[in-house]
Amino acid sequence: MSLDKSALNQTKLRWGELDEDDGEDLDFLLPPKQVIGPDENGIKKVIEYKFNDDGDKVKITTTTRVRKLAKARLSKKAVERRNWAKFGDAVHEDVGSRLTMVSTEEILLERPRAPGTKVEETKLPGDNLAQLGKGGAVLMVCRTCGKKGDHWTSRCPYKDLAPQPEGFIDKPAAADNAAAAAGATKGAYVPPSMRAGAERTGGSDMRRRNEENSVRVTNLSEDTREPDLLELFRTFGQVSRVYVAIDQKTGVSRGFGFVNFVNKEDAERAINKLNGYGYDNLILRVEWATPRSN
DNA sequence: TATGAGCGA
Repeated sequence: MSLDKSALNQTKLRWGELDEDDGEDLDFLLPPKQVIGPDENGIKKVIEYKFNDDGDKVKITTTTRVRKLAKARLSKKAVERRNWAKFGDAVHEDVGSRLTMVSTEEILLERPRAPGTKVEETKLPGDNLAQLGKGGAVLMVCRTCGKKGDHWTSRCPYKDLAPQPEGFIDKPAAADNAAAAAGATKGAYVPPSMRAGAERTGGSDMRRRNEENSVRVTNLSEDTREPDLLELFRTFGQVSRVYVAIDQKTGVSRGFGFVNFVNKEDAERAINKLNGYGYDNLILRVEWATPRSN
């Protein structure tokens, strides 16, 4: 929009209607802007001069109160989230004590070494250490449950019930209380089954919960990896292991894998929900796995 | 196409 300047000058100048960029900016005629404060009370004054709509020079004093400290400003939603009930390991935390926590959940992604790589085996002459184990099944003592000659520690059916690392930062205080109540000396080991909240089952009939509840997933796309499977299955319950079969030569997925659940019911729900589920343009097949032979 | 690697006291 362009104004007829001569007409404008005949009446009063209407500065406010002038375009900023047409070179008619007369602000340089005005005294500079002044800022006073903020003082110790957080009061800040800004004095500036402007032309008003009628072309008169006016002084504008703005008084504001500023925050003394730049305190984090929470959005309404963030405030709302702070009121949510804590869940998981965080239920033992005081309200508002910590906003985030590291998950203590441990999930095994089976990838001992990159597919296609070989272990360098350097055998020293006269090294007969391997022979020592021959015919000596007694050497095979599970470090978790103590059973001899049945399985190695890593295959222990009670592996999931193994002690948590001592002094763990997120260990609920309840465990310590239970130890004290049981008359144990301070710092003494409390078996998981004896800790507060552990379900009491008949001693000999502990619930097996490791290699069981194995679910086979077939018709996976080539680029589905273990983390993808974990993401897909963890919504049904605690997953203890995820495995995707990889061709050792080519390194590509063989299109099937396994997911182990801690709880059988969760595995069952996953099978019901995910069998026939479309994933990466393929229809998944999800069913119970037959135990691996070994 | 189709039921898993690896390590030992």
